[in-house]
Order: sequence, then structure tokens, then C-alpha cells
Amino acid sequence: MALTMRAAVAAPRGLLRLFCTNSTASSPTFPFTSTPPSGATSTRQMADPSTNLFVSGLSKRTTTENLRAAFQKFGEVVHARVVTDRVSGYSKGFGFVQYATLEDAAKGIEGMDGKFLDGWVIFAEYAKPRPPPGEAASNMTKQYGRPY
DNA sequence: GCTGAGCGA
Repeated sequence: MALTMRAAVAAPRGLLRLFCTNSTASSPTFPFTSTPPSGATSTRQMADPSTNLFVSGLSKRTTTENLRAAFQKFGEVVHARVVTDRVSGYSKGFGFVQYATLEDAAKGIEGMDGKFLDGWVIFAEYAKPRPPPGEAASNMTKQYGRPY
């Protein structure tokens, strides 16, 4: 039942795998039955391992405290932030959570991905690395993209 | 006060 609800709710990038569960072609009458080059059905759910977690599917009224409290139960959360709009001031519906270690981040994903928060199904995934400032590095030396 | 896919001050 849980897998059905994940497919119903908007999924980030792993949604495509749910629709492509059929391996061997059952209708050889189609000209598009060309055998795929790879054929591997694994190693697709894990992105680049990092302590930064991208949490999406958050409720509009979910705050940073709720996000941190929800992920802190699975590991030590170093930093948590719910992205809010600068103009309206309301949350955009997604946030970022950074764990102390990679294993805590993995446990956080396995523990909070596809779970309910504020009545909405949230999705935990590794966040993409942010571009460095390049110049003026004397202001903020630490960046959440590359903790190591 | 809020739209509901997507990546931040």
C-alpha cells in the first residue's frame, strides 16, 4: 500500500522506476521491442552520497523545527532549513537537512523517505552540490555542499 | 492565504 501512495504523489526522480517494472517484453509484435543495452534494474535509487539531504513534499505549514525534529530521531542533524520564499514568506514545500555523518544521512533517508509529515508524504534524497562563491571567500568559509 | 514539482541566503 505504501508503494502505491508513493506513485500517486509526485515523486522526484525515482518515480520512473515504478512504471518500468516489466523486464522482458511481453509483446514481440511491436517494432520497439529492441533489447536495451544495459538491462540492469539496480543501482539507480542511490545518488551521490553526501550529508546534505533534500527533503521535498513538505507541507506548507511545516517549519524548520518540525523538519529537524523529524530527522533528528534518525541521526544527529547538524543543520536543517525549510526553504521559504523571500517575497511571500511562506515555505516553498521543501527543505534541506544535513547530518553529521553519511550513515546518519542514509538512515535518515531510509527512515523518512516516503513517510508522513504534517499530513503530507515527504521525500528524502541526497541534495545536489551547490556552486561555490568563487570570490569573497573571506566571509563564509564553510559551505553545506562539501563538508569534507 | 496559497497553487504541489523541485534544490537553498
